[in-house]
Amino acid sequence: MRLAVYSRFLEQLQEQGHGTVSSCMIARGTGVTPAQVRKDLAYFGEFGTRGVGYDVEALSGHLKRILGLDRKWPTVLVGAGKLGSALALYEGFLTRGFHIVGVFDIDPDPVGNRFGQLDVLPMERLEEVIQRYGAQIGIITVPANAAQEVGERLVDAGVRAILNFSPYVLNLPEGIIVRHVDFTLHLETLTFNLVYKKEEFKTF
Amino acid sequence: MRLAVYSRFLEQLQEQGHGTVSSCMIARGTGVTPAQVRKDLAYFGEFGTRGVGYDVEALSGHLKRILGLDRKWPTVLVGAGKLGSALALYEGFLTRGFHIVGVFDIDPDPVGNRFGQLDVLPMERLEEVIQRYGAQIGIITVPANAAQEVGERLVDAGVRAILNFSPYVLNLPEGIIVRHVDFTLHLETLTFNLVYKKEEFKTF
DNA sequence: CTCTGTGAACATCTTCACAGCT
DNA sequence: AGCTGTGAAGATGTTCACAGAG
Repeated sequence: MRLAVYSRFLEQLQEQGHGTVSSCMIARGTGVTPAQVRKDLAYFGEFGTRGVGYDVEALSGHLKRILGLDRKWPTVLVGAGKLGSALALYEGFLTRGFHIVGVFDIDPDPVGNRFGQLDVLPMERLEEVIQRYGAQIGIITVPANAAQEVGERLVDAGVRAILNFSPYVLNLPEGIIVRHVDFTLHLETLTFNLVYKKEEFKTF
Repeated sequence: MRLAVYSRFLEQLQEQGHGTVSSCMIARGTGVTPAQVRKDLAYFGEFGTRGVGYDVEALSGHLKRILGLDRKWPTVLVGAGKLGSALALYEGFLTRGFHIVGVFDIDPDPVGNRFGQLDVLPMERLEEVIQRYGAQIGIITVPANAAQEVGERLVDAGVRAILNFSPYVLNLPEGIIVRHVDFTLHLETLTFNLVYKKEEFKTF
């Protein structure tokens, strides 16, 4: 996760024309400690030069290769509701190499709608599209009760990594990489911290 | 975070009419180990009975109180774009006690649009609404370049916890609780794992 | 016999502090 | 002097394994 944050920060620096950067600067810009930054980067090789710092462009390139962002990732999105459409139209994905090659929905209502350059396709065509584009990444934005079935179909069709926005904990085979993004869960960590802030637990 | 996951799982069990539940069941349903579940719960008190398990209803209540979900949380949302509107209309927030009391946008275009029962309000009224409802939670769904300013205004007006969906690392005073939800960052951890899966690092 | 609660062992993550390069 | 890379120390998080309650 931190590598991805560094990567984005480096891109910012590149745009601003910085030539080199120190671990302290990266630390301040990303909210971690300088030692942490150095440890993280050193784990993958010696990218810096002592006494000077890191070359912004070189380091940015290294990070992108490490994160797998030096290639295009065909991605499918299932669930064309409000959230699905927001994600399908989000330019941030494209600029980082994530190409949405298909948006799917069971509900025939949004099918046929155009999201940017994409049609919403019926679920029947899911497997076909995944295989045609070799999509390894799937994004799930369907309601909780449909999430497990969608996850299984994605995996069976060849998807190996899933970003799950539904409020349901997916149960998928070992080896499939799943990240669960659940908004209410995040809000609940906020309220937890608000409640325990002034009380006995100073840890939080 | 895990507490929030347990809490939701417990609610599912309650709906299905289960009377008691063991740490093993919770573990299977939430993707953690049984020992972890017990440690987590025991940290806040002795909620179970040995040889039997946990009373579903009692434990669910305890978790909600621990997470601060036994009260209503007035919440403001800034940024009425695609994502903002998806979140404003998300019923999942309401059922867990998060009441969105105001949706705001600089762009006069969506101002006046109705999101469910809510009007989109101009930014000028931000402070007024926060203070009127005593909102302590803010959700940011504005572009990166506006995020920092919005964050500062929220904090100045009394907000103490922020859920940030913009691709920008907020820099706010100590004591303000910030959770950063960045979709591309999550996707990048997926690609990182995809790339390093078959290679030298067996850790991932 | 089942299942919780928990100290002790283990593993992982983070910070410190300094050697070594520029 | 300035800054990286890194072993050692410290902190935190997780699992084990078993005592004890029902």
